[in-house]
Amino acid sequence: MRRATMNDVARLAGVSIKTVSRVVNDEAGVHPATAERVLAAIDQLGFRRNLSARNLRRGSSTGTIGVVLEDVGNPFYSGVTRAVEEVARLRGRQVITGSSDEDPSRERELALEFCSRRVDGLLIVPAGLQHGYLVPEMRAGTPVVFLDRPAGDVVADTVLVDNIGGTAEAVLHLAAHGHRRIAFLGDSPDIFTANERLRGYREGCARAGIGLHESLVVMGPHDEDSVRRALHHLRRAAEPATAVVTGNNRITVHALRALAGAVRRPALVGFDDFELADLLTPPVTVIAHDARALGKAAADLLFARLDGDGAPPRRVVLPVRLVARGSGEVRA
Amino acid sequence: MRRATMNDVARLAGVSIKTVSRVVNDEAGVHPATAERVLAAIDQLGFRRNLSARNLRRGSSTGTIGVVLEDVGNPFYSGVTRAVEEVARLRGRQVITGSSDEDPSRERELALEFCSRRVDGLLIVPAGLQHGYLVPEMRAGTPVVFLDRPAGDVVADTVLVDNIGGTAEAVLHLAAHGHRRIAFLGDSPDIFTANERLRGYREGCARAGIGLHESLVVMGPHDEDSVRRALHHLRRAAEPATAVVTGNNRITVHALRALAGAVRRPALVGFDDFELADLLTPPVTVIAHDARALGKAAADLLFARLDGDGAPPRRVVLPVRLVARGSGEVRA
DNA sequence: CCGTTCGGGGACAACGTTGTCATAATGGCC
DNA sequence: GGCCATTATGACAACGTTGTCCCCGAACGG
Repeated sequence: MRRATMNDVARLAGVSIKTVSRVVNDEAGVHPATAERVLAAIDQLGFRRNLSARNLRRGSSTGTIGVVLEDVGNPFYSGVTRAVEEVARLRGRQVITGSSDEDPSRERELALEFCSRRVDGLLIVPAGLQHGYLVPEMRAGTPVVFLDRPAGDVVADTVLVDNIGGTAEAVLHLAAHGHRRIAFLGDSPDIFTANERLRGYREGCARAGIGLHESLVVMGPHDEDSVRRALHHLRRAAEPATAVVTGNNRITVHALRALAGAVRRPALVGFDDFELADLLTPPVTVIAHDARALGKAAADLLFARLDGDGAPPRRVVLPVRLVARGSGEVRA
Repeated sequence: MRRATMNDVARLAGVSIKTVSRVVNDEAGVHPATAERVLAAIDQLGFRRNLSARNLRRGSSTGTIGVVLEDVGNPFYSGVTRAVEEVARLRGRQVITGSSDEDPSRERELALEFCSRRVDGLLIVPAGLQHGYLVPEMRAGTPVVFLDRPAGDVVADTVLVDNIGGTAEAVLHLAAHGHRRIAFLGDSPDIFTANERLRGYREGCARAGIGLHESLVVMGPHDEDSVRRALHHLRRAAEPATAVVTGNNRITVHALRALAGAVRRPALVGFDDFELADLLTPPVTVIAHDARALGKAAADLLFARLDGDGAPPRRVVLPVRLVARGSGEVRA
C-alpha cells in the first residue's frame, strides 16, 4: 500500500537509485539493457516519481500557478480560468484555483496557502483593498498579477477593463435614443469595478448633457429580490426612469427577470456580455468584454515576469465594446 | 532573493531549527519569550514554510485533490468545480483542475501529473474509455471517483445522472402534447452521456408508442453550423420533425440560435438546464440536473474513501427532473 | 543532600529526489 | 602493453522540514 520509491525500483532492477533517476529523467548514458530493466521494474511496481521531492531537491519551479478569484463557478471567472489554463499549459504549468467569495480574509488565506505551496506565480482578483501581506512574497520572488481590479496598496502588474469608458458609452447610447432619465443599478460601492462603472455613468450623463439625479443611482443590490425592489422603486417614482444601466452580468440577469412580462419596460444596457443575450426579447444590448482576453493578458504578463522581465509594473486596460442588440433602443 | 528557511529564522532568533518548527506548528513546550523572538524573526525574514518539504517529511496528505474535466470554462463544469471546492475547503484541501477537452490522452496526462503531485484523490470526468492507467495509482491508495460518465474498464466510485430516464421523459412530454415525429439531436456517440440519452430517446419513443425513425436521429454535431444544418434537414424532410430533443446544453443553445426567428418552430426539450432558459420566447423546457449536486456527491464519495471507507465501489445515479416552461408544448 | 520530575530546548536522521564527483570497465591508439 | 578517452554506473550529500531521542537545569519531596 506504500508507494514505490526510486529505491524500491533500484533494488528490484539491481541498479543504484541514481540510475533509476537517470532513466526516469531521460538522461543520456544509461545502457539500453539497463534502462529496460529499470523500466520493467517501474512498471511492475507502479512507480511514479514524487514531484514534491523533486521540486524540493531542485529548488526551482513547482510547475504550478495559483489563481484566486471571486467564484470559480461564475461563468465570467470560469472563462478567465480557462484562458489562464491554456497559457499555463503551453508553459507546462498546472493551475490551482480558489474562490474568495469577495471575502478579503479568505483571499489572503488562499494566496498565502498558495505561496506555501511555492506556486511559481499568483493571479489575484482582489476581494479587498489591503494587499500588504503579499509584499514579502513578492520580494521573495513570487510574481503577482492583479486581475479585473487593482490592488489597494501595492504596486504590481494589473489588468483591467475600461469600466469608465464602457459605462459612459452605455449612457450615451441610451441618450442617443432619446432617454433623459437613465438609472444606474450597481453592485456594492466597496467593489472597485462597481465604483468605476458608477463614475462612468456620471461621466456619460455629463457628456450627454443630462443633469445628474442621485435618486436614479442605486448601489448595492445583488440578489434577485433587492434588484427587483430597486427597479420597482425606479419605475414608480414621480419621474420614473425610462432606461437602466446595470452594473454587471448578475444584476443584468436579475433585472431581466424582474422585468419579464412587464408593460412599458425601460430600455436596458448591461455591463458584461452573457450567453443568449441575443436571443432574448428584446435582445439585450451590453457592454461586452472578454473574460478569456482578460485571463490571457494576465497570464501572459505573469509568464513574462517568470521569464525575467524586470520592467516596472504595468497596468493594462482592455477595451470594451458596446454590442447594440435592441434593448437599448426601446422608445423613451 | 532566496527564500528564507527555518534555518535562517533559527539563526536570527538564536534558537535551533527544531524550536522554529515547534513555533510554526503551534506545538506546546516553547517558552513564550522564545516564541516571540522566533515570531519576530519569521516576520522580519518573511518566512513561509515550504509545504513541499513538510509533505515530503510527513509522508501523509498533500492537502490537494485533482479534478480532470472536459472544460473548466463550461458553466456546467465550473458549477461542478465550485461544489467540489466547497467540500474540499471544509476538509482543508486545495483543488487542482485541468481540462481534457474530450481528449483521452490529455485526460491521462493530467491525471498522472496529478498523481505525481501526490494528490489525495482524483475526480475525473472520463474523456475516453480506457482507464487502466489508473490501476497502479488506485492500488497505491489514491482514491478515484468518476463523474458524469463511468470509466471504461475499471471499477470505481461513479456518480452519474439519470440520462436514460430523463431523455425518455422528454420524449413522453412531447408525445403528450401531440407530437409523433420527434427528433433527437445528440453529441458524438463516443461520449457516454450522448449514447445514454439516445437510449433514453428510444425508450421514450417505445413507451409513447411511437415508431422509431432512424432518419430523425442525428448524432455528432456540436458546433453551431452543424447543428444548424442538421435542423434544416430535419425540418425540410418529406415528413418533417415537429419536435426536437437536444442532447446537451451546448446543442440546445446552438439549436435555439438556429431556430431564432423561424416560422413554425418545432417544439423543443433540451437536456441540461441553463441560465435564462425561462426568459426566452418561448421559455425552454429542459431536463434539469444539478451540476453542484453532482460535484458535491462526487466529492463526498471521495472524502468518504479518504476517511477509510472500504466498501465496494458505489455507483450513484442522481435524479433529473423535467422543467416544463413552454417550448415543449408548441402545437404539433 | 540526593534522586526524581518536568519544562524547555537541541542533535540527528529521515522523507524521495537530483547534482556532483568518483570509479570501474571498455576500447582505441601509439 | 601502457595510456587516455569514453561509457556506464554508483556513493554521497543536499533540498527544508519534522519525528525521535536526549540533555540540561530548576524545582521538589524525602
